[in-house]
This record gives sequence, structure tokens and C-alpha cells, in this order.
Amino acid sequence: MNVEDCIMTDQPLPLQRRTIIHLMLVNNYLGEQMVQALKPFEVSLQQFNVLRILRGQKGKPANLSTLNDRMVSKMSNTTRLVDKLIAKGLVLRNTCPENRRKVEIRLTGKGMESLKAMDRAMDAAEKKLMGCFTDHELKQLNNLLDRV
Amino acid sequence: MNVEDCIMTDQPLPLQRRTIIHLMLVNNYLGEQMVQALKPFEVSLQQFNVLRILRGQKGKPANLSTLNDRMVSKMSNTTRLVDKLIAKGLVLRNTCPENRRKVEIRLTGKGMESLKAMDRAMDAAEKKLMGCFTDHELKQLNNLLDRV
DNA sequence: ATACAACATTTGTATATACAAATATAATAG
DNA sequence: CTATTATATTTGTATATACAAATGTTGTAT
Repeated sequence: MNVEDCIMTDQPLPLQRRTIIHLMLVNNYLGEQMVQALKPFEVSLQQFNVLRILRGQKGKPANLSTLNDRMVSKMSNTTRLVDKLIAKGLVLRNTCPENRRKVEIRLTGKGMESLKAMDRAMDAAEKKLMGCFTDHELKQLNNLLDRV
Repeated sequence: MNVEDCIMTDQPLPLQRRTIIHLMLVNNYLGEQMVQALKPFEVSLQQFNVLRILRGQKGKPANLSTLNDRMVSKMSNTTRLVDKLIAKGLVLRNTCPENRRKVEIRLTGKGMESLKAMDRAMDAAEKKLMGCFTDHELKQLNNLLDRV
């Protein structure tokens, strides 16, 4: 992915700026590819993220703020995101009996099944997108990113 | 920026997945910081990007498809983005006399002045965000990103 | 010249996101 | 026990984005 080609510029970019733009371009591309991989399942990347977090709870329900904490892209609007998943029958929401301010969200059977299918698509996408790197390079990249 | 802390997980992530998430987290952070830097000028990152592209034209007007080609995040909706900039008095739009399908967009004096002020804010943000890297590391990072 | 395809932009519409304010519940201080 | 503050979620609203269809213009083949 060449920066200058992507944004069709001829003038050279300062290194710091080029790096930021590079990160953004790569990220846009990764996002697009993953959204595409999820298209057949009619869920957004954010919705997929929530489903995966719920599975990580291993049966223990999550409340909204837990979801928000664990999401890759935090958003103010997790309520409405969960609304969508409920409408699709993938999750359930009940008010928490111990603390009626909170809410308990959990995967349905259908949610768990759908998620398994999505996993296969996403694992393939991951492999396709990151397959260009050796393990050593992945570690190197992660180390660099840790510094930000 | 530690991935596991950001998404508050204890279970270890496969390296490829971790890298993708890492890139997304870094990108979210970079975006937030740059949006913040632009807040005082009341323009979005996309709008700033268009202004900078227009300056790169060195007086030669740009049409919509040129803008779209050169934007970091391409969008279907450059028309409305330009509408906003016109409303702020930062750019002008005329239909191109040689080809009346096309449109000629150029910076106004006010646009050029505002852009200079934004530059200072954005240069500072760039330095702050990328200051954690040496030149060698920046090159290394760029080389890795080129592979995607 | 006329019809048809290609091009450049604009518009419509549905969905997504950001941010602030509102609601409901629980915890705490007096 | 009441008022106040803090917590958790929901709602309102404005703005942004994605995608498809519509509009207006130009180029081309007959």
C-alpha cells in the first residue's frame, strides 16, 4: 500500500505526516475488508465486536458499560447498537435484578450459532489481511504501535 | 498503547488479530487527537484534508473527482462536504467552462488564511503523536505498512 | 442530426455516530 | 427518613456517512 499512489500526490510528505496518513489508509482498508466479510451476515463490525465480547463473558451476562469498556471503538450509543442485535434475535437484554440501573445482555443460541459462522469469515479475512507479515514482523509492528 | 488494557481483556489474542486491533486502536486515537486539534477552527478532519488538497493545487482549481482521488478517506459525498466549506467562506465552486459537467473548486483568501492557522495546530499534533518514534522507527513502520 | 453510452456531479434516503440532556435507580450525608 | 450526589442507561438532535438513483452534459456511432 503506497501512500503517494493512494492519495495521488507527487510532492513528498514529511515522514511523521506520511506515517499518520499511512496508518489511516491501512486502517480504512482493513475496515472495508472486514465489513465486506461481515456483509453476508448483515452485521456491522461494531455489532460483531459486541457479539464476540458477549461470548468472551462465557455465559456471564454483560452490562452496557462493560461492553463499552471492551469495544475497540468506544461509542456513546451502545444502547441502540444492542437494540439492533435484539431485533435480529442475536442477544437478549434484561434489567439486572440486583441493581435495577444496570442491564444484563447475553447471547442467544441463535447469536452463538451466527457468531460461529462469522468467525470463519473473519478468521479468513484476518489471515488474508495479515498474511503478508511473518510472526516476527507482526511482533515488530505491535512493538512499534505500543509506543503511541 | 497496550491492546489488552484498551479493550480490557485478560485472554491472550492471536497475533494477527491483535495486530489488526492494535492498528484500529492507534488509528482511533490519532483521529481523535487530530479532530481535537481542529475543533477551534470548526472544521472536520475531512474538511481540513480537502483544504490542504486545494492548496496543493497551487491556484489551479480542483474538480470533485480530483478531490475524491486525493482524499485519505474517500467518500461518496464530496459535494456536501464542499457545501460546508462554501458555507464557511473557505472555498469557491463554479462550473467548469470547458466542460460543464465538471466543477471548479478553489480556496478563497479566507480559506488560505484559515488553513495556515490550522497547519500550526496540526503540525503540533503530528509532532506530539509521532514524537515517540525516531526517524529510523518511522521508516520501519512505513516499510511494514507498505506490505499491506 | 439522433440515439445511446459514458461521465461528473447532485440528490434522496437509510443508517451511523457524536454529544448533550433526560430518566431512573442506588448510595450517602445530615 | 429526606435531600443530594453518583451511577447506568436511554433518548433527542444534529451531523456524518454509505449507497443507489437521478440529473445534466459530453462523446460516439450510425
